Amino acid sequence: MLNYSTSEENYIKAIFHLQQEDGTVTTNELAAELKTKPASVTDMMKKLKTKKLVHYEAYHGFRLSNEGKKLALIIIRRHRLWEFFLAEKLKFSWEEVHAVAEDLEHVSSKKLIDKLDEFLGFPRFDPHGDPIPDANGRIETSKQVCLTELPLNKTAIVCHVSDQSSEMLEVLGHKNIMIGTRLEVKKRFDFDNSLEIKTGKQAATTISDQLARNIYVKTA
Amino acid sequence: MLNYSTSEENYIKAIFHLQQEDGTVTTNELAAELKTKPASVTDMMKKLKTKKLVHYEAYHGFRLSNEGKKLALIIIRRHRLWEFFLAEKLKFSWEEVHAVAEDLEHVSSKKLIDKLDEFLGFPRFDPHGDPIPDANGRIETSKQVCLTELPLNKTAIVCHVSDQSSEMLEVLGHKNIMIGTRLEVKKRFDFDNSLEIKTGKQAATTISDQLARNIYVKTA
DNA sequence: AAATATTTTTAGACAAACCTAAAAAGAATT
DNA sequence: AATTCTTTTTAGGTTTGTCTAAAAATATTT
Repeated sequence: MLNYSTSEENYIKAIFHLQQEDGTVTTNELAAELKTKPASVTDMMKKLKTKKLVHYEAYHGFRLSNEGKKLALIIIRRHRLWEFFLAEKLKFSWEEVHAVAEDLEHVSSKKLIDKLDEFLGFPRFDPHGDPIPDANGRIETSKQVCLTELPLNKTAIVCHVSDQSSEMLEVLGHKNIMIGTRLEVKKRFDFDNSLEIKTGKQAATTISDQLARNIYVKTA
Repeated sequence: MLNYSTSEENYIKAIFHLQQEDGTVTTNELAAELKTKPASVTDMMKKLKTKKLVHYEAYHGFRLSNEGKKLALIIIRRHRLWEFFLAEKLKFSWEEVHAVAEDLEHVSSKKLIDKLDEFLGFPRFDPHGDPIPDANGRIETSKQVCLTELPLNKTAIVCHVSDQSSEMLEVLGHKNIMIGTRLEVKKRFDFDNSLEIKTGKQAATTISDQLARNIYVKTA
């Protein structure tokens, strides 16, 4: 794997994110995303094409090649591992981690990132709930979200509880909810944001907003 | 404090190191240090002069201004804290830390570095024994060296023992050597690299090479 | 399908950081 | 003190990544 400039890496990352939704990405879209001008985007696309990181025909948009996708996943891996480090070890708040990780992600030592991963205990999600690609570039397809944000009737699996107090564990135990439990939100009551939950074949239970805020799930 | 480019930071750091010995630094010296050409150095010196980081008159060498020194200490702080992190937390070897820290040192968030410092327990020396400037830019004047490298008859203070085994502590206890002990090396025997040590008013003792390798001191 | 509007690309400039080759300044030698 | 040698600076050029303004291609509207 060759070495790429900070600028090239930022383009690759932005294309990756945009093409998740769009499939193919346009010059104006990318210019807006990167806060640069369309002319600059065209220049860069020509370069990334000669480096075989994107497929690109003039006037017809672009998308990442397989090489480009691999690179994008490496950069996203670096970014999310640093975010995890900042939040978990340095006690940065949730909102602060992104900006600093934007700089750290361009330090390109593979060994650094793999050792950092190990040091952190191979975390699977960053502090925003986004999945972290592994050393081979494999990434989980679903984002980890708070139970309060899970759409109705969408099956999901509990993967994290942020408050481990015995009081909390008591309620969870009573309701038969634990890491790995498969569940769906059947109803959301606007009055107090409480949720009606269905787990497996059991009868439905109601969960308070306060409890739901501490439960994180990923869609199956 | 403004923001400086990676290149500017590398020049500032190099001038700092060179002027430790020389007082004032010449164009050729700096070009050699940075593996660049003299003409490039002149270009950069003009720029750093307008930014008031160096004192510079054409044909008469240069040295850092107070602003420049402050910046140099910030960069050195970042570098050495990252080196410590890499060695201590990520288990990089001694020889590997420098190259990676060369990249990490240019990430300029002050908050990042101060939180990293705290996370690491405010270490005072990097893995090579060089002192780490504190958050205010204050730095110890002496380098930490292995007892095997201490010049004869130079008073030094024990500040670290790398092997904490009970066997090791037994010898040290018996010889009345502990953290903070003031000592001098009186003689070095070439045959087995053993050392004759004088501590305070006590009679001299002899220390094996094996023991000396685990004792680190700084000159008072 | 022709006219108009939008998007994208080209053409030409600029700043940062580097380079080579030539000129100028300073140091060393006779 | 004049000459030679070395160091440093200037002058002009390159690459990377950006920009503006104009031209070309595509899309949309009538």
